[in-house]
Amino acid sequence: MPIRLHNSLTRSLQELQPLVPGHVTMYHCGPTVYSSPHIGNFRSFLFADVLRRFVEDQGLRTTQVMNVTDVGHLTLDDVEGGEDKMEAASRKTGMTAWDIAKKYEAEFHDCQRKLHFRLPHHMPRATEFVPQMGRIIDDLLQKGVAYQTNGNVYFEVAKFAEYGKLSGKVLDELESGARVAVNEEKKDPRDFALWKVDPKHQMQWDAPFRGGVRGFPGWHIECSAMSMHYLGPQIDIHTGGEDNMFPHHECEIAQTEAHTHKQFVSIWMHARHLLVDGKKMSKSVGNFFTVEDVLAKGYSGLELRYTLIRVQYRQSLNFTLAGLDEARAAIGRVQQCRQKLVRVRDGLDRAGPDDMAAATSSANERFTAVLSDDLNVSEALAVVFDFVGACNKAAASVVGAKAALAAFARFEDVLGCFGGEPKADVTSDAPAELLALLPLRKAAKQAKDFATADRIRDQVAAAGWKIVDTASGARLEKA
RNA sequence: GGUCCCGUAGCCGAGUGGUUAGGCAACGGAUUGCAAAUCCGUUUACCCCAGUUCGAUUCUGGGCGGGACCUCCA
Repeated sequence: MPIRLHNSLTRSLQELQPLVPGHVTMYHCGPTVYSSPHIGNFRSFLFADVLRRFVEDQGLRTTQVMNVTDVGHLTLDDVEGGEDKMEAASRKTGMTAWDIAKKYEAEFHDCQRKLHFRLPHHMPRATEFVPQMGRIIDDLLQKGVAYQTNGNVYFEVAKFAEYGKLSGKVLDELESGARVAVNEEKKDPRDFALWKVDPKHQMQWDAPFRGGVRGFPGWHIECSAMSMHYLGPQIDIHTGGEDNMFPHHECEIAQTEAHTHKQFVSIWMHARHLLVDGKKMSKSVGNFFTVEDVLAKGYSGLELRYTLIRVQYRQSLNFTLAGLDEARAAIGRVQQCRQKLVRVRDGLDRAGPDDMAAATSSANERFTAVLSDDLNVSEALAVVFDFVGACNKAAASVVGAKAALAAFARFEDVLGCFGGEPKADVTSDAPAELLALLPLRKAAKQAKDFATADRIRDQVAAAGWKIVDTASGARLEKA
C-alpha cells in the first residue's frame, strides 16, 4: 500500500516514492543542546521515530540522520545582538560552551533511550562538520549568491528566486513585520548568516573557505552540510517542528538548492507544537516540562511516549497530567489482553477453538491503511483497541493466541508505546516471603477465615504487590 | 497587521454527505466470601447563522471562539 504523507511544501498529500527504490532517506532537525530536552522537543522527534518505524514495517530500508546543534543557533537569528545559545547558556552557568553541549547531548541521548527510540543511524554534531560547511560557503561565494562583509558571510536571498516557497513568506511581510533592529551590514533584511565573526565567541575555527576570517558557522548551514554528507544532494523526507519551517528550513532550501541546483527534499514534514493545559508551552513563559520532570512524577517513559504520539502529528496535542494517567490505563488494557493470550499460548490457561485468523488479518490491514494515510496514529490506536476487544471476546486457540500475539508484536514494533510481551506470570519475580503467604491465604479462605485472608491481602499490598485471584489459583503482580 | 490551523458527547481525541470510531471516566451487570483485576452492556455528540442538497456534524459563505508561525521555542 502506498504511504501518503503531507508535504508542507505543496500543502497536500503526496505518495512516498523514494529516489532510490526501496530505500528512504530521512533527515530530522535535532536538538540544540543548550538546555534539558523538554516534552515538546520529543513530540517532534517521536513523530519522526514512528514514521521511520512504519516505513520499515512496510518493508523499506531507511537511513535516518538527526543532527545535534552545538554551535551557531542564535537567540535572535541573524540579527544584531543575537547571541549563540551555547554561549548564552555558558554565560549563565559558568560552564564552557563545549561542556554545555556535552552535558545536554548526553541528556538528550538518555531521553531517547527512556522514550524507547529506534536510534537514528547517524547523529552528527555541527562542530564536527565545519569543513563541510566551508565547502558549501565557498561555492556559494564563488557563485555570487553569498557575500562577505566585515568577515561575516551572508546568503543573498534576492539571488534565490524561490525563497519563501516553503513558508509562504514574502519580502513585504518580513520587512513590515520586523520587530528587530536592522542589521546595516546586510543588503536585504532577509539575508541570513552562513559565517559569523566574533572574537568573544568561545567556539572558533579558521575560515574553512577561501578569503575568510576566523569565526563560527551560522545555524542553517549545518543541516545542509550534514544532510548532504550522509544522504547526498537530494533526500526523501526532512522533518522538524512547525517553528523550523521559517526561517530555518526556508534557508536550508535556499542555500542547498543554490549550491546543488537540484531539489533538496521531496517531502517536508512538520509536527505541530504541543500545548500544556491548553496553552502554548514555551521557555520564556516557563510552563514547560522536561522529560525528566515527567518521569520524576512517577510516569514511565512508555507512558510519556504513548501520550506524545497518540495525536496525529499535524494536530496540536494538549499535554496534561491527566492524559498520562489515561495512557497508563490504556497501556494496561493492552498488556492485560496480551498476557491472557500468552497464558493460553503457553498452556497455563485453557485454549478455545478460535484461530483468530479473520480478526488478526483485519486488524493488520486496517493498521497499515490508517498509518499509510499521513501517519494517523490516533486511528492506529483505535485499531489496536478494537483488536483488544476482539481478543477479549474470543476464545482463542493456541494457534489463535500465537497469531494475535504476533499482531500485537507488530503494533508494538511500529508504535513502541505498549512495551514488550508480558510474562505469563510474574509471580516468580515476587519476594519469597510474599509468595509464602499465598498458601496460607488459600487455607484461610477454605476455612472461611476471611479476616485472616484479607489481612494477608493487605500485607501483600503494603509490600507493593497485589493478589490476582483466577480460576487456576492466586498469583502476585506488581501493584 | 500578514499567513495558517482548529472548534465533535463528562474529559482526551478519530472520522463521515444518510449506517457504532477509540481511549479515559461514570453507571448497570457477570465474576468474587468481600474485593481487586478482567469481561459484557449503557451514556447517541458534532460552536452559531445562512446557503447548496431529498438529506450536513461532514460541502459553500458569514459570524463567534481558541490556537500556531512571523520573536525565544520542536
